[in-house]
Amino acid sequence: MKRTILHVDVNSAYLSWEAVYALQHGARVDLRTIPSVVGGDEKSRHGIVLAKSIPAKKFNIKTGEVLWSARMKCPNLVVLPPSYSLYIQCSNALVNLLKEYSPLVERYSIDECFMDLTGHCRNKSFEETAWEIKERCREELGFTVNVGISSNKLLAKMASEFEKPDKMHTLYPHEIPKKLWPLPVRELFLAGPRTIPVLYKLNIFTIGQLAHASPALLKQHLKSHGITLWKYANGIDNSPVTPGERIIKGIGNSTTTPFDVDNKKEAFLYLLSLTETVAMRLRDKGMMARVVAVTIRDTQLSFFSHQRKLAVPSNNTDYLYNEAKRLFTEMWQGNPLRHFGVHLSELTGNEFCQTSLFDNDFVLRRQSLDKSIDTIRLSHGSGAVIRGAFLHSGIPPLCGGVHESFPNMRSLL
DNA sequence: TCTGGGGTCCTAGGACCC
DNA sequence: TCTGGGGTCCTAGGACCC
Repeated sequence: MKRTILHVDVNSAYLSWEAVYALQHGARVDLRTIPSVVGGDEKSRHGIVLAKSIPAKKFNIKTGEVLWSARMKCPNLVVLPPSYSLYIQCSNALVNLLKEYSPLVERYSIDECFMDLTGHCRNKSFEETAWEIKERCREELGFTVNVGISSNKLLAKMASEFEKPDKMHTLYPHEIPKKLWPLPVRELFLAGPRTIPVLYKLNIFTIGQLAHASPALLKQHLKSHGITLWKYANGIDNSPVTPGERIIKGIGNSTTTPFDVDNKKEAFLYLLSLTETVAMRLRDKGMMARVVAVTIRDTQLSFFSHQRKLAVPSNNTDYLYNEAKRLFTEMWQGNPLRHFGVHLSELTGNEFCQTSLFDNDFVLRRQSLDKSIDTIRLSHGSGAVIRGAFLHSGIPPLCGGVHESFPNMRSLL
């Protein structure tokens, strides 16, 4: 059946939301009209550009760029720290507005939604509805969006990338040769920095050239990814719009340390700090994890990871932390480190832990300790209970973590 | 001057089994 | 002085997204 899919993308999301908030609180200047960025804290080595205004873009400032480099390009650059709870509120407001038009709204990321409008346009054309959504975002919510319209998610998403900001674009299948094929191939969804040089070597520079390339040749050079890209270049995508909470596959927390870590004691504190957060999130979801992974990054920025499947799934902080310590010790060669991560996967429900299989004193006591700590942190703030080891260590007792309702993201359609 | 943090999926190679 | 081959599980690392 022919579908009508919209992709709604907030223009310069974090920056727009900061601008709206500032204006609502008495600011005279609209941050969107001056060179400005949202960026992390440079002193703690988190200093990269997370979002930029359109005037900042004119200075060739790029998302992901380090802040000192952005400042070189534009000495008067205004830099704001991120405020994620504000972004979540703005994101929710957008989702709620979209749900007035169709129940089939999928939050793809904090600032992007897909919606299936098929059969949900009362007395209006799809374009009129899309236009109305765009206008209402600007007028009622205060920030602008781009809306892409087509018959599948891929094409709708490509359409919303066309001219910005505050624009609506269609990219129906019959418009592919004219609107999609002339674009540089690097603008295609999933054509990333590793794939592009491979395509260039095959003399593929536009999406049209990719669309007309041999799928067998692409598969030979890019494996299954080559076939996916060929389909996308031809506008082929049947993925459904999936509303509601996503089934989570794994959760992890990681952090870049403000200083290089060269000893086991500090490394263990970071692992504990990260495990505290990630285990708390796991318990909050009522889940257990079967696999623990530790990742580290050294000062040369090389990544290393080590993981192990547990004999029995767990959500106990101490148990998971002990495994993380073992994994770290087995992996670490002694080189100075600047980044740590703890990741849990193969998640299952925690119904099992109630059964007699785990019904021994030791396990039960540890579980009830976790539960008490979670309860206190919930009612008195996350800093209400911290481990003594962190005192005077200079290391935060709870590292990383996402807001309760931070939307999960996907990397595929 | 120096590169975040949250995810998902894919692939290759080794271990192991029959 | 011979060592097949298919299947599954596990791990490390890579690629991509916002």
